[in-house]
Amino acid sequence: MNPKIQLISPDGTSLKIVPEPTLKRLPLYHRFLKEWQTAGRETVSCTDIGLDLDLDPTQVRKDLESVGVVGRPRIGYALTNVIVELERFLGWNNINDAFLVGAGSMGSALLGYRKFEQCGLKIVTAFDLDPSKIGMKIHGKHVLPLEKMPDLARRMHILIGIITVPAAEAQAVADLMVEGGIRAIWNFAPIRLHVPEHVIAHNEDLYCSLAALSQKLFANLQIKPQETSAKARPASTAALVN
Amino acid sequence: MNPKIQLISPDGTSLKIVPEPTLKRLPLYHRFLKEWQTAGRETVSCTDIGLDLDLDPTQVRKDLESVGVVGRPRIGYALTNVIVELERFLGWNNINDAFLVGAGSMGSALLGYRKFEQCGLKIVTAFDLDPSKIGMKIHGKHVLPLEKMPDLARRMHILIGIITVPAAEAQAVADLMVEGGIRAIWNFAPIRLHVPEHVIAHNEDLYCSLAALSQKLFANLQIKPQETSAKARPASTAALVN
DNA sequence: AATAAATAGAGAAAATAATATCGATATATA
DNA sequence: TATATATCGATATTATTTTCTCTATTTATT
Repeated sequence: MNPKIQLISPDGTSLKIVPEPTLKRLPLYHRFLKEWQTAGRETVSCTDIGLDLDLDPTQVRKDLESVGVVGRPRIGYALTNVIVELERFLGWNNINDAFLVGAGSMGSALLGYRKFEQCGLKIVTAFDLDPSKIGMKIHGKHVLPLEKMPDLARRMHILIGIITVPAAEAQAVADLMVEGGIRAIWNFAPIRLHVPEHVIAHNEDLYCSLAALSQKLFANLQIKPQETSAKARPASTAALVN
Repeated sequence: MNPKIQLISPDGTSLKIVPEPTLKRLPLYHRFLKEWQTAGRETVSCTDIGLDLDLDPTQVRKDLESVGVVGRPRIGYALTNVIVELERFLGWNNINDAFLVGAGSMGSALLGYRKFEQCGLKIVTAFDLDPSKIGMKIHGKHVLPLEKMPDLARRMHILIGIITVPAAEAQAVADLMVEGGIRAIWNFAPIRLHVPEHVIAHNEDLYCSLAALSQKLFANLQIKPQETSAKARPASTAALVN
């Protein structure tokens, strides 16, 4: 319903509208630039980025414009400058603490993603209903009983909640999170959450993703049935952003 | 690059262009309709669906039109009919076997997702490089050595590969998959894969998703700082599709 | 039987996003 | 120094997706 979002940098200064597709591409740029930095490069052009990420250079330029970096004709952008600005823009400097509910397999997997912390997300504690899980430590994080979550969230000023429980329990958990003052929910359960307007619900719905994948597969199978050229880097148009 | 995809139903008959956003909404409809079916309903209107999923009824109607179902004015759609057509359209009747590479925590989590099979995806075997994992059974599925994967994939006519290895190894795994004749890769590693044109690469990039989430959170925090009305079902505009 | 209300269906319009074009500029090269 | 070239920056164009509008239809109601 609201594909563009009102964007305010975490520092509170720049107030801009950035399309969501752009937003989802920015981490790709960041990752690529970090690679180039490691490789010793000091400048980068939109063409370079577009070539590696299989994106139109013009689109890359527009995205970077949203971030506010400027480049120089014939030269490109100063690598470190873009990286710094991207991190600032994405709010990766100031870490957000988060609670995770559902210490199952998906929950455990996310608890192990150490790189989240480099992206401004620190999962501080996990919660679960299952008594057998409570008291465990998963990837160094405690598993506490779910009923303690809302109160703790409020006292610790937690703003981000991650839901990795079965679909049947997800809405109840979301309600608890809202009760605890959580403002953004990253939902991995295959269900559409209902949340108040002041709360963000971001759904990571693998089944929807799968549907897109299999349809693309079928389409592709019919279009190019026997094209088995093992060309390594053909700038594939099949690789879409999400 | 190619936001619309050429769509051919798994049965090979209907040849249609369906927007990807539509495609990603269809499983939501399916899920909701199954619920209503369980609840004993026999018909459903676009308004009903839109209300629950927080989508515009017109959009729902257009999406259903893509699937090819017809409704009756004043009545709506025949529930079972829509469900059947959705499943046919999404290819959930004919199961695709898939290989998963990377028996880490995310891989294990996916191996445990039993509902994938109801959506046409059956993960038949897992592969890993780590000798300590080889021979294990995870959620009932064998873990085999990675080097056997390409040959097995070719012999078993596997079309779908799932990558849950660390970023550094993902491209190599993808290359092996392509070698094994795999035509669609569901990639959970935070890296953009390079694949030949005849192969689909579908990236499930949690870091990109996270970036969108945190930006939305910041924007939302600034816009409605203190709005703590605990209204339960306010048809939140914050819940976006993906 | 007539009327009202809800809803599909079709097409137009608006919003959104991606791509193309062109001029300006800075560097490298002849 | 002059010229060619790569690249940014800005604008325009195109494509895509969503939303709106209006009509026709079907059932319920009076």
